Amino acid sequence: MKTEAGQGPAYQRRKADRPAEIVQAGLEEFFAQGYAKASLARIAQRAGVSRATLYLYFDGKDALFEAVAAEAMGPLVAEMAEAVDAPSGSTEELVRRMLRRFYGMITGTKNSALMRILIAEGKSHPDLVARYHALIIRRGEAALGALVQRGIARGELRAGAATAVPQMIVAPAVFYLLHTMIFGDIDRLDVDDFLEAHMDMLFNGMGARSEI
Amino acid sequence: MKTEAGQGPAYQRRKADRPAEIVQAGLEEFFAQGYAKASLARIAQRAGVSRATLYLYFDGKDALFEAVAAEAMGPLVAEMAEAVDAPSGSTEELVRRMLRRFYGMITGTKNSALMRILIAEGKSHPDLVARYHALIIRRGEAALGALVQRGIARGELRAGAATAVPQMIVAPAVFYLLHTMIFGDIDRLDVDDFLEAHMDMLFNGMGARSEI
DNA sequence: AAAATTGCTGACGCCGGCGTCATCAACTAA
DNA sequence: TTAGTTGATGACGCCGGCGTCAGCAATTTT
Repeated sequence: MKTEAGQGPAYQRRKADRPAEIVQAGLEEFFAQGYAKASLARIAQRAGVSRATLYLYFDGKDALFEAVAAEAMGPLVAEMAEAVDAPSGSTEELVRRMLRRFYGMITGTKNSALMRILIAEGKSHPDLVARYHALIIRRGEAALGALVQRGIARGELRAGAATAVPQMIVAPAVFYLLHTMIFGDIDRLDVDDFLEAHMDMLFNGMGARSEI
Repeated sequence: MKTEAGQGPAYQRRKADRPAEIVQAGLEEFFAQGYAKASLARIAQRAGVSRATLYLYFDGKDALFEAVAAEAMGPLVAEMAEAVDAPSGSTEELVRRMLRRFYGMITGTKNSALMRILIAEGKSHPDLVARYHALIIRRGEAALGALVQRGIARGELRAGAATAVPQMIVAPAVFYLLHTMIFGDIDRLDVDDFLEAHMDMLFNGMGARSEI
C-alpha cells in the first residue's frame, strides 16, 4: 500500500523497526518449524527483508534464535508473576485460580510451542534451558513453596507431599500439557473435567479413607 | 578380527543381518541427534556399511526412521504389559510397584529419547504418534482404569478424580519425566523423594481434612 | 544541489545431505 | 573351474541452507 506504486523506492531504511520485525518473523518460523527445519530465507521473507539483512542485526541463526526465545519468555514471566501475587481467599480458591490460569496458558499455542522447542532443542542449547529455568521454573517453584507455607499456616493444608515437593501441585497440569501437545489431534482431554479431577486429587486424594 | 588381515575380502555379504544392524545404528543416531540432525552417512558408518547399502534395505531416511521407532516401541510394550498383569496385594502396594517400575523406565535413557523424538518430530510424523498412542497410551489407560475399578471394588479407593481421569495416577511421574528430560542436567529431582511424595499425594491428598 | 553516510540488497562460494546408477566383487551353482 | 547371481560400493548430480561482500540507492548533511 505504501511502496507498491509504479517506481516508488525499492525499499525503505528503517533501522529502528527491523530488529523487532525480524524477531517476530523468527518467532513464527521457529515455532512453526522447530529450530532445525526453520529457514533464514523464510524468516527474511516473512519480515519483508533480504536474507543478508538478517546478518546486519543478528550474528546468525543461533543468535537470532536466542533473541526469539528471550522474546517469547517475556510474556511467560509476566503471566507467572501476575498469577502468583494475589494471595487472597482460601488456599483452595487460590490454587484453583492459579491452575485455571495455568491451563489457559497451556491451551495457548505460543507457550506449548516454546515448550516443544525447549524439549526438542534443549540438548543443543543448554544455555537457553538454563535461562528458562532461572526465569520461569525457579520463580514458579518459589511461588508454589510460598503458597504451601501459607496454606499450612492457615490450617488448610497438611505437611507431607506438598511440603516435600511443591511441584506436585502443578504436576497434573504438566501432564495435561504434554498429552495435549503430543496427542492433542487424536485424543483430546476435556480441560474442565481434567481441572476438576486435578483439584479433587490435590485436596482429597483418591484413597477411600479420605471420605471417612 | 575377522576380515582385517592383509587382503581378506573387502566386505562380506550378510543379507540376513544387515537390516537389524542398520536399525540398531539408526536407533543410536536418531536418539542421539533427533530426526532432523541425524545423518544417513553416520548411520551407515555406525552400521559398518556404505551409505548406498541403506537404500538396499530401506526406502530412505523416513522409512528407516519408522523402522527404528517401531523397534524402539517393542520393549516399551513388553514392559507395559508386564507391569500391569500382576493384580495381587492391596491397591496401594500395586500402585507403588507400578510407579516404581515407571520411574525406573523414565530413568532409562532409551525411553526418554523416544519421548523426546515424539515431541520434537510429532508434527512431521503423525502416523508415528498414532501408533505410539495405540500401542502404549491406550493400553496404559485401560490398565489404569481396571486398576481403579479393582481398587473401588475392594473399598480401597473412592470414586472421584481417579474414576473421572485415571491418568491422574501417573501424571506426577510424567511431570518427573519431563522435568528430568529438560532440566536434568541443572536441577535433578531425587527419584525416591519424588516417588514418596507422589504416593502421599495420590492416597492422602494435601488437604488438611485428610488428617482428621 | 551535491557530497557523504549507511541501510539494504543480489549474487557468489561453500558445505553437507539425500538419492541413484553403473560397476565391482563375494558368493553360488553347474 | 567357470559362469551366473546379487549383495555391496564409490562416485556423481542435485538441492537447500548458511554466511559474506562489493555495490547500489535511500536518506542525511553540508
